[in-house]
Amino acid sequence: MARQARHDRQEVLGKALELFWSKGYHATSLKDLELALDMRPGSIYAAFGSKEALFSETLALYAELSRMQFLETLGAAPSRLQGLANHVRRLGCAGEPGPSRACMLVKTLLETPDDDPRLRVQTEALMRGMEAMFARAFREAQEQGEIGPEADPQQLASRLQVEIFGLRAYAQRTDSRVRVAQLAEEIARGLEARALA
Amino acid sequence: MARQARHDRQEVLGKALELFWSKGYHATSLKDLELALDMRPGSIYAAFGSKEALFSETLALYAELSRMQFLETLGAAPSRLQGLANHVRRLGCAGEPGPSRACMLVKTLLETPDDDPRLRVQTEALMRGMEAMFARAFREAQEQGEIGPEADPQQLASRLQVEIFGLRAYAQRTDSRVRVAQLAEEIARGLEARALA
DNA sequence: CTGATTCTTGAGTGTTTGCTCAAGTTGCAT
DNA sequence: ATGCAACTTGAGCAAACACTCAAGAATCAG
Repeated sequence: MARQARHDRQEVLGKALELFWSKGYHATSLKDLELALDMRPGSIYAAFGSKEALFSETLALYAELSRMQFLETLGAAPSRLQGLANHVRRLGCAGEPGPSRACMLVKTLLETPDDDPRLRVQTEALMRGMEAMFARAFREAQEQGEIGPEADPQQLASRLQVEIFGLRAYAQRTDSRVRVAQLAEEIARGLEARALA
Repeated sequence: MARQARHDRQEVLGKALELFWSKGYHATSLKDLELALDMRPGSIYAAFGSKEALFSETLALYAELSRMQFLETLGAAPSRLQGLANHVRRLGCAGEPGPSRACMLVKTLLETPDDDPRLRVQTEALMRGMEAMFARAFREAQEQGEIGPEADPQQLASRLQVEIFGLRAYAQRTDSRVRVAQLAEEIARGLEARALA
């Protein structure tokens, strides 16, 4: 046995997440990271290997936190459809400020070239994972008779992801604050309106 | 009089647009521009002043082209609501490949920090302009009795912009091609469904 | 042709980038 | 204490960055 690390890895990843989420991958320099993490380059590279690898871990953490937040909202709701609607409401609510209003996965997708093999593949995989969770919730709603048997859960999930991507990109505008909650409410009601009478 | 420029300015801006649109502002280097524009750094700076200024002109050109495309679609349609719906269908259609499937304004918005005074302000202004055009089309649809008098054209415009932002961000995924047209169709039908019987 | 004017060139500016590594520090087992 | 393994440090690397400018090339009027 020997000396243990000065920093808690999860804590460091949290700080990196805040930075990367707000500034994006390209615009975040190692100088920025050194300052935010209070670590010197050598430590950063010993712990994570490269800027891209650190970003990659950070992105995975983001997706995991998002997943947990969704499942929490879903579990607290009286029904699946209600849970999905409340998830949208929560995203539209400016209550939790966070480093950025936009989705980090979308930010990464849009600043990653089509032919970049690594970050792009990971980002899309995480998006598919999110969409699959939505699809599962819709399928369960269907099994419980909340929505009709003719509906396609996968299609509904894609549609919901489109609306969430759009809402959160729109929310990134500095002049959109007042409208975002209303838009989220509208989207949420659109979901609830799919319920059978 | 003296020597005239070797390059047509509009043509050069078109090439810069293609590059910036596909790679984004940060990820595009002057080396990339030199190659794409077939110009040496001196000429680029003599003609445009800075990388940011060139990007700014490019962004304005993008917005203008988008505006024209929208108005064209709107003019060709039998009604305002139909025109709006067809605009969405056109965005979902993979017919025109373009440098990127995502909206350049959204890409720029998401890679621009909140406190960047220049590009951010311009981007948001161009977005407001687009949204205002949507609002105008909805208002005219209302005046012509296509949609009920209780509807709020501005609200409908915001909602449409959210859906377009989302659709085009979703379309940036390499694995979304097949679903995008169907999603666009769904959004378009949602618009048409607002028509009074 | 000449001269004037404008445009183009590309080597070179200083700065910043992501990253390395030899040296130093720390905390544990013995 | 002592040795050692693990962690931290920060000066420094080559490459890339946005950008400049003196010099040359091109095109006009006369």
